[in-house]
Amino acid sequence: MIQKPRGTRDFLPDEMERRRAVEKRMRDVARCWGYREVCTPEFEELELFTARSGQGIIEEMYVFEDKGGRMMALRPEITAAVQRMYLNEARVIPKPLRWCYFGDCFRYERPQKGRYRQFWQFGVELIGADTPVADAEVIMLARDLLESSGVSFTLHIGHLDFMKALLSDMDPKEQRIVMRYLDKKDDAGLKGHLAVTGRSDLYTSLTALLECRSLDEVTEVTGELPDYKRTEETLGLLDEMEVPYSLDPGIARGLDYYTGIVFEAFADNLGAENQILGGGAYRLAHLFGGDDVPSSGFAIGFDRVMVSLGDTAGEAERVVGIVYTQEGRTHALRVARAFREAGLRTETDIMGRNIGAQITHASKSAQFVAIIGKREQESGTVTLKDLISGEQHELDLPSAVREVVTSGPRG
RNA sequence: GCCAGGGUGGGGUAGUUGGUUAUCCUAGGGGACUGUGGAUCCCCCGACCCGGGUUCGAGUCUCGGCCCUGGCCCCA
Repeated sequence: MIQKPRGTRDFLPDEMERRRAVEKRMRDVARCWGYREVCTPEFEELELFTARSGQGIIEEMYVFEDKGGRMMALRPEITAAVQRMYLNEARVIPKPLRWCYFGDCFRYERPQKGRYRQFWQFGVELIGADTPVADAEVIMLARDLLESSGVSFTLHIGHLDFMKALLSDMDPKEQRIVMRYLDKKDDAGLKGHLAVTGRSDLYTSLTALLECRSLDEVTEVTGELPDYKRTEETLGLLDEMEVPYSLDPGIARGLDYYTGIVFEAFADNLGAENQILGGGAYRLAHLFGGDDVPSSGFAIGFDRVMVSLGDTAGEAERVVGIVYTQEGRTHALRVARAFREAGLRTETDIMGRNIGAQITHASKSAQFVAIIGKREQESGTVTLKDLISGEQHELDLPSAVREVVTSGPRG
């Protein structure tokens, strides 16, 4: 039998409904912040992602040649595509642009809990704003989005300047290597690397930096920071708005296009794959041949959020089963239509079963059955049976619909 | 790519030192049953992940692969 590809998943209706419910809450939050949804292709020219996505992501991309000989890639993330879209379509729209997206991405990785080869990201991009309030807005939105989903998380905020201030006399490539060690909190690796490259003098200050939990502590280690006032203002705004976060100078981020403030969120109840959000301020457009535009944004690992939430059932949907005899069929179909027009999920028998078997079947998913036979057809009524209490009575159609609608969702 | 632990009907399981037709529950289908059968009774469907090896005989032992779970790595 053919199996699904490794690292992919099938979603049955129950799970799909849970996912859609969380997705909807996130969309609503983004909308309330003024972030409107966009959509970009699932595959792009390979070059879009090789420009600056970071070596790790390039190695795990799904790459293919199309029939015209073009090198293409399934998108491993969406930010680069949104920036391309901005340059192609939206340069003249008044800034700032507030966009959000929800889509699947592909990375060829070893699957494990919370890590799949096809996975979904909910993300936002704020394009064309370069202010402390913009940085704060994106982080506040990140907080609201995660809270709306119901996950329990902690938010860490850093700034690439913290590390760069100490590494300013290194070339950028070397900086990245050292920052990677710091990001991983690989103390032994860091020490070894600094020794090999003859920069052991930096070890004390770098490890001290990782211990810092406030901006003042950071500047004691790094000295003057170019963005100090701005960072202070951003963090001040977050404090005033009571956003819970911890300052973490050790954040370097895996993608190479970040330029300023960076942040990550971790689910409290996940194991190795517990990062559920990552983002920051970045500049990417110049790499694609456009005018540069300051931007910031983040992506939420939607599947990890769902893993973190677990199997907690959403609200049970109200379902009505229409149960009928042959003599009542026409009336039954009209009754079904009335329930559907009221927005209720309504299922009728299509198996030619008798009344009892129909009730048996309906009871597996429905809370109510409307029983329609010769008698109801002739009188134009509905016998409504509450499958939970077992009570039933005969009503006119509008009353029956009203009774189900006002019953509220239940088990 | 590396390490560890796993894989028995759709789901959950039993399977002794290798030994009949692989256990049980549940789900699914059919029938009895034509206005309450959410029931009951009967019947059916359906599995040892794949491929080598050892053996008279493999679900069981062994090797390789695939897949799952967790960890490394990387990242969302």
